[in-house]
Amino acid sequence: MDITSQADKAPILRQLPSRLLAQTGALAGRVVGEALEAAGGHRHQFAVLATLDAFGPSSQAELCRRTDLDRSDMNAVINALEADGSVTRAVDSENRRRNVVALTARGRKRFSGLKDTVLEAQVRILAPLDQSERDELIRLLQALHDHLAAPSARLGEEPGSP
Amino acid sequence: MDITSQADKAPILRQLPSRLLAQTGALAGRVVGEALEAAGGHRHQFAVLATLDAFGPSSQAELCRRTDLDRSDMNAVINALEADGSVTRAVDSENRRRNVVALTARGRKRFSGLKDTVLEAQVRILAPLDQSERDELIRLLQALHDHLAAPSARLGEEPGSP
DNA sequence: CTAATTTCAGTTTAACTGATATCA
DNA sequence: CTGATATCAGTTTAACTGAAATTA
Repeated sequence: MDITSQADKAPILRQLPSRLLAQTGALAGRVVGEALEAAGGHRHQFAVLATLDAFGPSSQAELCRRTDLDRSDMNAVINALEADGSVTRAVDSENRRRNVVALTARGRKRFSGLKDTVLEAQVRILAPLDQSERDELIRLLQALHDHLAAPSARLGEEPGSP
Repeated sequence: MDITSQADKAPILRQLPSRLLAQTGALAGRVVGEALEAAGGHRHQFAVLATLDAFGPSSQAELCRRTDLDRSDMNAVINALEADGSVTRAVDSENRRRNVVALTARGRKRFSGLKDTVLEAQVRILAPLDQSERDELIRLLQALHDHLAAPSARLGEEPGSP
């Protein structure tokens, strides 16, 4: 009797949505994080590469908004991606406050490799669910995420009041 | 156009289960954390109080196993709960390595108040889902959590091999 | 001797803050 | 002047690690 089973948890904790979300999210994040680390990458890098791949060259501030990364961490991430040749960083000639960050051919290859790593990790994470359950989970999580990411949803506010 | 909407996210990120889980979990955890803080509590305290309420007096090590808290953090949590009179801590006369941690009447009241706080936060978190969706979400998250909490699930292992 | 438990002291990492410089 | 952007330096917090002391 070494491994802690779920029957050892207080029912209220075992059923509490916020706790299930937070703990399952942490576990899933760790699976992906370890897979990315084994591939020499990082989840922030992956988010930035995916965003550049989807939207093309972008300023750092735009990448912050599209990845939810902090401006300060974004700077460090771009430093690392620039150092390994995955992106270029150049002052935007149309608005000299901005840097234009763009994928290189090497960056595209890097994204492709990390994407395989990340998708393979999803398969392991989702192993206990069938396809319709996976689709439903994604749908429910998107609804919750959109709700919680909206600034008005996180306080005890009445909906409708501006 | 100030608020970042989900349409600004790269589709692969927006649909990635691990990322949805991790981000939604972090957001939900923050809602509960802020509600508990406003009530003068903490999510670790809540987990320990709930476990004592469900299982009765327990050693710290047993509480660690039942809450997934680290032994070191558990010690700090019990220090705080003992200091405010919510629990008693006494050496176990049957096994003097152990402390017996037990709820006081004050601790039971404290748990009841924090439970109201936490349940009220769940209502806000789950607002966009109807009851059957909430039930389904809990079911799917429990399945994933049990899977990911099992030591064998987190590597690329074949199932069945010991 | 090995193993479980509690405790303390410390590390590591992620998330975040504040200040500064530059430019629209 | 205000506001957006990038950068740097630093704080805070959570999660974790290692070692010691005690007892089974």
